[in-house]
Amino acid sequence: MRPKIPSAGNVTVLERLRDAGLRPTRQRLALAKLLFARGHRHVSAEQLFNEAKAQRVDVSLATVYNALHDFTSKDLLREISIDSSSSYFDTNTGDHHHFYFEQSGRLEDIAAHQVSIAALPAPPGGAKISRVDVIVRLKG
Amino acid sequence: MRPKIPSAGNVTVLERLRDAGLRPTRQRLALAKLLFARGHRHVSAEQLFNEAKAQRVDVSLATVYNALHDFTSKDLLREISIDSSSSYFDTNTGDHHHFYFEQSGRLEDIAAHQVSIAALPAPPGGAKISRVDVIVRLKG
DNA sequence: ATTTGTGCAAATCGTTTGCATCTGA
DNA sequence: TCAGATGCAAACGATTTGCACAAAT
Repeated sequence: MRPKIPSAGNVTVLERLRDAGLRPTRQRLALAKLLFARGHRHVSAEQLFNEAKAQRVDVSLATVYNALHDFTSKDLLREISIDSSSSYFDTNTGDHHHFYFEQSGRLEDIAAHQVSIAALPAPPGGAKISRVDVIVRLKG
Repeated sequence: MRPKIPSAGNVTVLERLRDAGLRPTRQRLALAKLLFARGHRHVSAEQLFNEAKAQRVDVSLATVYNALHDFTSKDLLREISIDSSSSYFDTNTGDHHHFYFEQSGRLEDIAAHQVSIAALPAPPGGAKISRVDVIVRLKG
């Protein structure tokens, strides 16, 4: 059920890192594969660290943090702070919003076109909007 | 420019605590006064702690955290996590949203009626919406 | 060769907790 | 009286940092 050419996924990820101006080191490549191999994901540093360990990818937690921040600064990821206890990194960097399951801490994307904000007051002091986040908090 | 009866503010705050089922102790009263005396505010635990110190109100940081959480659980405050580094507590517990000044970390309220969300997808799994937060992040 | 990452362990920061002591009803 | 609060210092968990070593260009 998996592609027969195991390096196919690598090539894309490798190019993505290069294009972003990030050296494709063994660790970054492995982490990027975990992050971008399949559809969009929301991961914490700890989660990614554990996934890496599970796949016997040798990375330190500090390197996971470094990679996540490097990726974020190059717009390969978006950082989300919903719960003050820890940050999530979202592989979907496009315009979209989130459902947040309060009890489990899980996040789910809401496509931008599914939410329409009909009115917004002008930012005070003529400030520019960097982005608008809509978080729909769910009880269940 | 101030009311002539200095205890007037106290009485209200005292009642507010009592009504919420919280013992109006010296510390809670002092903190509540700092929080609710004038219009709506967004404060961090550290900020409130410093204000208290500045006014020679003797409270420990742990008590500030306790009080903030007690107030939050009784709906006198709302907790906001925007920046993973620390939490803010908002004295406005009604339906409203926020401007967030990324550089300064300051928050400003947006009245609920100034934002209209025209469409929202149904929550997955029939979950109930606990609330919808709109955060408008500002560059400047 | 040089620059850029990486690993590790120690440091930091916000927040929470345990427990002995106080205080409000 | 006595349940509920407080203070303090120690414990915590997430994140960061400093520095010697390793790998990429």
